[in-house]
Amino acid sequence: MIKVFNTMSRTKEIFKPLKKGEVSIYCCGVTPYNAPHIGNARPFVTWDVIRRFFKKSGYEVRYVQNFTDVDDKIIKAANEQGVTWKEISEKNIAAYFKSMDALNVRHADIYPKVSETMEDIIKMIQTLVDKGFAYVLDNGDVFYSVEADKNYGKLSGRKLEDMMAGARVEVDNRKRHPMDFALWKASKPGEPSWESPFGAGRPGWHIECSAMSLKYLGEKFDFHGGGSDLIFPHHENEIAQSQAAIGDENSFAQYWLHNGFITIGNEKASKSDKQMVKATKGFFTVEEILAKYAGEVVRLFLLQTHYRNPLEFSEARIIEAQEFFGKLAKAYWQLDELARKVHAGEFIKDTGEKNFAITASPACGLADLGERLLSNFYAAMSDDFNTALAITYMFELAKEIGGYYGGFVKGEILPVTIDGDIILRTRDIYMEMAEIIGIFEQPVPVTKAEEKSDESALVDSLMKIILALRQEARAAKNWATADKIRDELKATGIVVEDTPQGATWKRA
RNA sequence: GGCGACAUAGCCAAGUGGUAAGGCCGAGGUCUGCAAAACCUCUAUCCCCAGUCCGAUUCUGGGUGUCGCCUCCA
Repeated sequence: MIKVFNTMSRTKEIFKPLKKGEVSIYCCGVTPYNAPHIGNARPFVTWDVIRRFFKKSGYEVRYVQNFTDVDDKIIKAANEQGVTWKEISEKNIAAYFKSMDALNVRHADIYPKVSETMEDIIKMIQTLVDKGFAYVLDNGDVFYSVEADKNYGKLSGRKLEDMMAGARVEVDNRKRHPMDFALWKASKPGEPSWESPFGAGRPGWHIECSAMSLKYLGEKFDFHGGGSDLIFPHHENEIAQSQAAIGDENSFAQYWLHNGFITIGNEKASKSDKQMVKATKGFFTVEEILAKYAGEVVRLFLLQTHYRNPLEFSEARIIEAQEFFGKLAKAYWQLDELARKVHAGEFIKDTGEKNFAITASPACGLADLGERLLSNFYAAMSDDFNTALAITYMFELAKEIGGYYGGFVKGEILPVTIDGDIILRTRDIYMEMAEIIGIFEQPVPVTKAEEKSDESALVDSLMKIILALRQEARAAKNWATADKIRDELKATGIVVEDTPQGATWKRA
């Protein structure tokens, strides 16, 4: 049973798919007028996890995410830079993919674009005009009439009269009602335009998502998502248009999920806020952050808070996430090493028969805990996709693995007592969690020196010589020399740690 | 002016009608030549007031505060 918080009802509801075993999702994508910033990334990472979870839970998932590639801001950027709107959108769509790929966001099944859905958009506007929900002005502008729609405002809980008083509503005398919004904008000089029954022009904001979701997911689909700033007016207007055009107030999305904002300095991260972009000093777009921190670390940072809560972004937080990630990575390597030994036949493999040694094996505890934590993990994810909680279960398993591995290395756990099947099962559980969270898909950073496969052979052999010399000094109790070597290596960014198994080193 | 969300330890963050997970930091300890790492232990009556209840941090009402939306915004 999966529960989700539906913005429409403002309560957690039990999810019932429209079609058994299938989930259809529409998530509002970006308007590619510049590179995505950290706030943009949140909904896509969130939905990526949701999709992974549904898939692991046995659902067939169909996920559609649009690009609003015809838009005022894109046209403005094109005119300013002296290039075409197409060049601007293509450049930023490429930037979007580059950033999202680094964050392990799997691609959507379909990425519709406004410029490629024009026929459907025009058809929908025509339907709205025909049904009396929209009106065409002399100049070719088409507006949606909110007064013609008795259900208008049901998602955001607003009444037309309430929004009037004190609101910053633009006054446009040509509109029948101030809240009416544009479905079609008549063409102006210097702007791209498409032919339509209302004259040359281009779509207004909102309509594209209605047309695209209808085209690719049908009249009814399960989820619609995006940032909570889209609740009004964007999603409200989408509902109005779609249900009016389809003629069924139960059509369109069944569940509305909205993620909270990323804040910086306790204010919503926004690229329209020049002050904020400036204050973050080149640490604002996903690309800028990725220059310094691994994508999987940024991803983990985003998922350590529940998606509906606000999330304060700062470098200190990213560093915390990085350390957390390091600990998870450590268990990954420990399991990897134990698994290799299992395959090399170093432990007991056959658990089929009653075996006293196996029953008494410390690995049995690991097995029970693993199954329990996996079950907890799924329970957390099933409760409105609580990644923050789920991740702590993965962390708990990582700690247990560390303890077990430590016992093995120290010789407290004898190889003959280790049940190889349990090791492999634990590894499967751990990786199953990782797969849903979406980490360990890129080269996992190693935490032990001897496993640093990416270090050059030269550095390795030099370090071997240096540490051997230092060991000689230590054997002679020449602490001054030993410490000097360690201190000077540290100054160059290499950390030496003495362990019972000898000295190890790693880059700081 | 309208609508909405949130308020949990120094910081971050889950959660429940029966006295609150986890992480970071800090303190103490084990280990160590020292250090690091690792491990162990310790650190909150859940914004305020009233109500419902045997019992509320969790429900209801009021208040205060913060943030967001009502213009573009993930």
